[in-house]
Amino acid sequence: MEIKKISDYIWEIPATEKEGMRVPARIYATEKLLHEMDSGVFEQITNVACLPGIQKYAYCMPDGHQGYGFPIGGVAAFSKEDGVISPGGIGFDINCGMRLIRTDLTVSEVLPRIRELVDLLFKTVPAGVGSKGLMKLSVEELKQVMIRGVDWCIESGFGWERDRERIEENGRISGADPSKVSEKAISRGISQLGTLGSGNHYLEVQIATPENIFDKSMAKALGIFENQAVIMVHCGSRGFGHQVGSDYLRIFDTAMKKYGIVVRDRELACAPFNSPEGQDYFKAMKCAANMAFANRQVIVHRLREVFSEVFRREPEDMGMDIVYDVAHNIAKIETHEVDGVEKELVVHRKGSTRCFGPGRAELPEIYRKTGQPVIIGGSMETGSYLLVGTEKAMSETFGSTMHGSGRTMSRAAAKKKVTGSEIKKKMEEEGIIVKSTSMTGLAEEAGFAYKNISEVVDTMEMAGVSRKVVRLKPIGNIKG
DNA sequence: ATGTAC
Repeated sequence: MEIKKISDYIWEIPATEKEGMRVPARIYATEKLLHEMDSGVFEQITNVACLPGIQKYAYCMPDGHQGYGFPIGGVAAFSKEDGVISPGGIGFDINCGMRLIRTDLTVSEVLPRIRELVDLLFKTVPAGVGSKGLMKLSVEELKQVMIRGVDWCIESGFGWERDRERIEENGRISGADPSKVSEKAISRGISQLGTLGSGNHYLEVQIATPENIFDKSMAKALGIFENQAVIMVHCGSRGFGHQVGSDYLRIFDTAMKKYGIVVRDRELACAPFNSPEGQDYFKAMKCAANMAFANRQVIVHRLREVFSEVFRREPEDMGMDIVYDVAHNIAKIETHEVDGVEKELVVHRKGSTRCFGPGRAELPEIYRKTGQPVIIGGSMETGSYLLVGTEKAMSETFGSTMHGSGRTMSRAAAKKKVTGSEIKKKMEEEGIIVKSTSMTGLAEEAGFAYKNISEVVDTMEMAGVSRKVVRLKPIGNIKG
């Protein structure tokens, strides 16, 4: 496939490269990262470029790797009038996302208690495949979670009023309709609120060491200081969102025949955004997105309780505010400029993060000047990043950047190279206390199975799309 | 990612 170099960090596959491409594909990567990408990424991103109503470019971020239909690390915006919505462009784990909590605690206060913290967090936050929460919700309550997300949590005692504005969409996307969610999804979701899940989902205690703060004044504006302890939560909508995705993939299979949509890969199943099927999926997707925001909210409430127990102080007195909460797998209606005209678009981000620049109306007052905080999860061994969005992101990538490191190795390949207990031992030697429900899961998530997070983050920094604020080093990890 | 298959 012909790949044109646009700059040191942007590569383009022309629309002439494949029959049916409506727009070119653009890949953000260094030459090294580009060469490391699997060929499936190029096949998939050019398939996405063929979908009806796609605008400007089909994008792949530097953490891109092959996924279901669309690459993970993909961004695609479709016309609201004559474009489509596709579950493959959002991901099975709807609103899988990342939340960062700050504290007033320093490394010297937290380090002596880290084993105690990790043990208690592990006991308090259910993790692993099929994990069930400690809450008993009625169907009516789960429907309230679907409609009202974090608002339901705060009213039910799981959080603070001021948490709301520090979450994308205030933790509640309007237009969610539980009547569009199957009984099966409800029965799977009913016991899953407040649970971490498995795979790459985790809860991590991290440190902002002085050498890792890249922009001191920006860090201060986001509530970050030298040698501070912070907590990162990575999880999504569990089996609930997964079921919503599966249900609508089947519905879209027949809907495509009805609307005469032909796709290059069955995994690209989609429906016109304005069709009844497309609208139903969007309403169900919002239910799962609100459930995921609520899931992270309940987990954060629990971890505030754990910190309170260990440090014998109220969470408010330890400054345990949310820095921000971002969605990594979602579609949203957003206004962006296309060919000099403001248009409402259906922006699909799958393994990609919104990174709006300063001034956007969607940002809360506290971040209107800084730009949107962006939380990037690395592998459990190598650390994570807090970034901010830029003006350039708005004109270049529909206000989007990467979401994490991206895998370089399959789970099966990682398990062949190392055992879970070897990884656990190695991490302890590196100063990271880890506790997991699954030893094979630990092996699958080994740092070497992922791209170098700094290289990925630097790519988007050099491209001018997102700016580094701080790198966060893990000291304790709870993994599903 | 996922009651790792209907």
